[in-house]
Amino acid sequence: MPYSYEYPRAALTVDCVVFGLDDEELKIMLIQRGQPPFEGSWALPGGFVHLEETLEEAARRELEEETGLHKVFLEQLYTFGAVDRDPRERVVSVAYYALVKLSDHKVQAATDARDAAWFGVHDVPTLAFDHAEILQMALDRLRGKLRYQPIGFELLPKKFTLSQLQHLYELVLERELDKRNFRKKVLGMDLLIETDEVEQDVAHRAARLYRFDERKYRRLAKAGFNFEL
Amino acid sequence: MPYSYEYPRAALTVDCVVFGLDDEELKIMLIQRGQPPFEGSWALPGGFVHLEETLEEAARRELEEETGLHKVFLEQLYTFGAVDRDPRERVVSVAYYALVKLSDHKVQAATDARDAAWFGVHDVPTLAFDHAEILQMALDRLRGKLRYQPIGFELLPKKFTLSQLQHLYELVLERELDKRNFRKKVLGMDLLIETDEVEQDVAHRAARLYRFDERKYRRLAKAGFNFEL
DNA sequence: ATTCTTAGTGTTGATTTGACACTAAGTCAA
DNA sequence: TTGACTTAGTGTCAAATCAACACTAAGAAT
Repeated sequence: MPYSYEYPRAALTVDCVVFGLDDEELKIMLIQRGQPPFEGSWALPGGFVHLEETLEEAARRELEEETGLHKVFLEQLYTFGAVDRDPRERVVSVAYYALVKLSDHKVQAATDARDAAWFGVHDVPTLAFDHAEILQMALDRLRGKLRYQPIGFELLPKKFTLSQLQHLYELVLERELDKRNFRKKVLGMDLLIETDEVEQDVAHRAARLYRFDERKYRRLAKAGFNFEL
Repeated sequence: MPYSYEYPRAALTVDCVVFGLDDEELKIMLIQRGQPPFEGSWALPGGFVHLEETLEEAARRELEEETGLHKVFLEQLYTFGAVDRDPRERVVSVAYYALVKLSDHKVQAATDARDAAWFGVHDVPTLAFDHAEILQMALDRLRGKLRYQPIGFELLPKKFTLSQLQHLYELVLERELDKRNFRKKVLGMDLLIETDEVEQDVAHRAARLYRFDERKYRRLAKAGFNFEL
């Protein structure tokens, strides 16, 4: 036991709530634990923070290691420090939430990990530790954030239709939105670039594809703009 | 060195940004460091997390020990984990922000601590560690939160005038508000109880005193209400 | 050619917002 | 005791925003 300190120290971990958007549902990625405690239970991907990496770096590393995901949208959520949240010893966990374009990553999640899987947010099994609480908070945060920041694009492919975008908002916010009002508002923000492409292989009129103008968004966000939907 | 671990561990601390409302300014409490590193510098109150206390308990304990403040509004802000934020070793700090009724606590801060003092948020000295960054984030958060949650009452005495409340909003949001519109909106939320008292010892017409209806707020907040100002 | 499905598009009434100025009450000083 | 001073307290209107609402257009499938 080579690392000694004058006072006892909590272990420090990161946990990630990874959201992805299926055609039909908002999903989160879970991994099945291979060791005790909670062996066999599903849990959020995560692990110990190394001394030479920041918290966010730790979260990204664990995400890559355990789920193959990388270059995703990632933001700190909350830090969980209940004394007994881990039965072994004191563990404080900094939780992050991630938004991934499922369309890009579908393959990996399927091949990579026999112990990683996507679950619909309304169909999540019992989770290890206090991960249910973390998940709940992540959902609340995602909903809150979506209302006033154009964060939803992170869940869609680079090019998407307005209907997809609306569908995403409806899934996350759990209420129906009026198509015309939604389009009016979202186009009015002036952050979408109309491409000259339309969706392919659909059995009906094909919708126009749009891109999110991330540069413009960054500029305006820095200037303290508001993007309430 | 009695505490040994298989892998190296970061030290875990809490830091608190304590806001108080002077008649003229929004203030924060700082303490002057007595030891290196940054000896003599001003810093946010804070300290190490003990193993048998939650993060919030640690924050409250440190607050009480270092500044004499207790039973204040306290909420987690963000966790700071840059690798070099402390020159000695890896230290991860969970930051909280607190809102205190300066009117209640003025005495204590004056007597208690020769090394604790209030500074106007626009007149803060150079801070130790990354505390300037923490402060900035706390300010942003306070501003953001004030817009859609009736959190400002935590900075005022139990009974206050509408002008005081407006003044507080103006100080925090850093813009002037229209008196009539402000009163309309704030009374319209229906969270203020008109008392039968008026302010005392003022050299002009005395204003009515109001109380914040915390019970009602809690009920409505739980029901998912919105209190955008 | 007909049917089916989703894309795409404007108007209107209701509500909310923001700008704006005067009277009321009380203290103070001459 | 009166007049001056200071802050409390109050309503209207025009502009902007929001929410409700239904039809035509395009393309695929039969």
